[in-house]
Amino acid sequence: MTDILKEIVNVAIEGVKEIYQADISPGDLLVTPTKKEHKGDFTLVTFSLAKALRQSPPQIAASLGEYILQARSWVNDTEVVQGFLNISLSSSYWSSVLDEMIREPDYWKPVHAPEKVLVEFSSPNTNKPLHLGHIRNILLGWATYKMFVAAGYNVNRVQIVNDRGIAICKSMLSWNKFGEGQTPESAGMKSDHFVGEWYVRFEKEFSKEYKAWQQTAEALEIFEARKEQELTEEEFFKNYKNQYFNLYSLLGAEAKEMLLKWEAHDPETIQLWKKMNSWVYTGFEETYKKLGVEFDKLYFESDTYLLGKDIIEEGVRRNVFYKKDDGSIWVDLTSQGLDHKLLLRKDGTSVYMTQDLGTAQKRYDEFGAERMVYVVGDEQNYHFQALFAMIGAYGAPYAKGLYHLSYGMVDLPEGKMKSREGNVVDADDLIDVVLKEASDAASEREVNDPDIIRKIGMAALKYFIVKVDPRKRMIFDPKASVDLQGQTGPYIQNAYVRIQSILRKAGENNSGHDTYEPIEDEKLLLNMLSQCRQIIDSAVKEYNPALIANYAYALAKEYHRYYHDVKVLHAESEAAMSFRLKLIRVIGENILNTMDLLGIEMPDRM
RNA sequence: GGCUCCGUAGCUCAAUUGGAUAGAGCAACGCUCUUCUAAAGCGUAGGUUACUGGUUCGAACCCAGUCGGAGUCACCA
Repeated sequence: MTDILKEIVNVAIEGVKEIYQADISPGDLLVTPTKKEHKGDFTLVTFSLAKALRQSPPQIAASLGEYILQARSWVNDTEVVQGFLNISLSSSYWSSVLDEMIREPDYWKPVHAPEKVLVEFSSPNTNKPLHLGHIRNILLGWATYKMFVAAGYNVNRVQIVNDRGIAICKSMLSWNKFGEGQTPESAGMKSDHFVGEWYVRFEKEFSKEYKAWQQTAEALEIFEARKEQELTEEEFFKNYKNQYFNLYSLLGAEAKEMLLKWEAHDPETIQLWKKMNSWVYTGFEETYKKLGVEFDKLYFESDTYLLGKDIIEEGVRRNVFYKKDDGSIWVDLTSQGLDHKLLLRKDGTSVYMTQDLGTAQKRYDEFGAERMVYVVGDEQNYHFQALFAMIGAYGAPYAKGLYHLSYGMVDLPEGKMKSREGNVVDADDLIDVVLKEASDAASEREVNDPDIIRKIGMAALKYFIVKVDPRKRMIFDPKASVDLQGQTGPYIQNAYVRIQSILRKAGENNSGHDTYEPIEDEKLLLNMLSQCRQIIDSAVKEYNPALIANYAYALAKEYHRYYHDVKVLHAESEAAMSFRLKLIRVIGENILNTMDLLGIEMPDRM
């Protein structure tokens, strides 16, 4: 497929040489799609040439326009508006674009070397079910995977499951103490929610214990001794919670003891841990299935948390890392504007950095990935900066291919999600709500195929999240997310459905080889389609699926308008009908393909 | 407080990376179904792009400052 933007740049360079005897490089020129209010398909911006050519932008535009019109048969017309040269391409050019798209079904895919890429996403803790934040993470990870595959990369999906540590011990302890042998089955609950309940129960019991403690003489003594700042008693104890957990709490002591037992491989503890985690995994699996995602490999923190120590030893030997007098090991990242970072505690135990270092190496060994993408929230920006800097300092061969796909938190209209305040939006609940909404709307239209309803509901939810630039913090309004009208997933699905409906009625209608002169709307649609490859390329390069979401919407919107204005099956001529059938088929496939990159499915009717 | 990021219509988001008169959707108000599916289309209204200055042919975007918000600054993840 010819790259028309490049062609325009080429002919412009040629023209400059011819008219001004001057050499310019492609970088000096900007070609963009023409704004809707002006006539033309592409616009050449000439301001940047004025200085070098010693002429005013409008003059340059005028003479270049004349040259281009002469030099290329596919240019139909040019028009100068200030320093902008608007170029209209010929009808036959646009017809040939359509033919090419049919001949080359991959016209929309950017082409990259088949580099190996690893995408890590989801990566939940195993003490409670997935929530809204995970959904954003998962959708971003999935879309990244899909678009990298489309661009020709060889991609593997992984997650690291945080299956050990104090959090899961809290759930375990709580179930042990209060659970009375209940199981998800006996409680009639989805199994990850069941485990989450025990975590919540722990926090409740702990709060009770903490409140009671605050009345004791011991607590008041501590408060009096430490209130150097002007904190109220309430504020003080709010801040003191963690220290209380570690120093005084009975429940805290029990949870920590359980963690120690776990680390000592105590059989009973391990058995309990396995049981509760298996409940969680069964539940996660269900949720992933509903979201339509899967993974190639799971890493478990319980397997990897001891990794990285040999790398650190090696680093110390090579003077990349250093040992303090107390035996702890550090890295100095001040040369890169960062801090000193701890890598190994003085007692020789790992911190997260240690583990991440080891895991990266392990993945490189196992997959040989030249690029590793970590989909992780932006509260960990600093951590990843440090991690990558460290791996760079260490000189690992995969250092330059590391990327943190950082995304903003998801807020609710009433503010931040806080598990403490119990306003966390649960993933399964959310899915149920959108499906219910889709079902209600569908029944009004006498649609009751559950598979169609599922596709519509999930499209609404997914599109609502994935259309936002990942880097930006976003507000998730549950009411707006179930909307089926306007800039939504179902709106785009509807464009697709309308196309399928026409194609079904048309049957095998491939006659009409007469030449047909496409109208403006059709040129515009073809222009949009031909930009698809560029858009996806940008999405890949910027790790930004929202670009694809916005593209698909713009295309669907344009199509809806076209659908309203132009008849396909009752076209004015055979040639027109044949052309339009081809056009809408390509549009439908394009919508299907681009939305698939976002994990959004298309129904055939709705 | 140090560092990082953000601030665009009442609300949720765009803006082809410095280009034309800053665009969509929602909400509001009108209009269009005997039509290839109205989950649609058309129109009206809504803006000093937080503020001030600077850079230049040209700034929401770059620079400086101010104000407001978020994140982070753990031997947490």
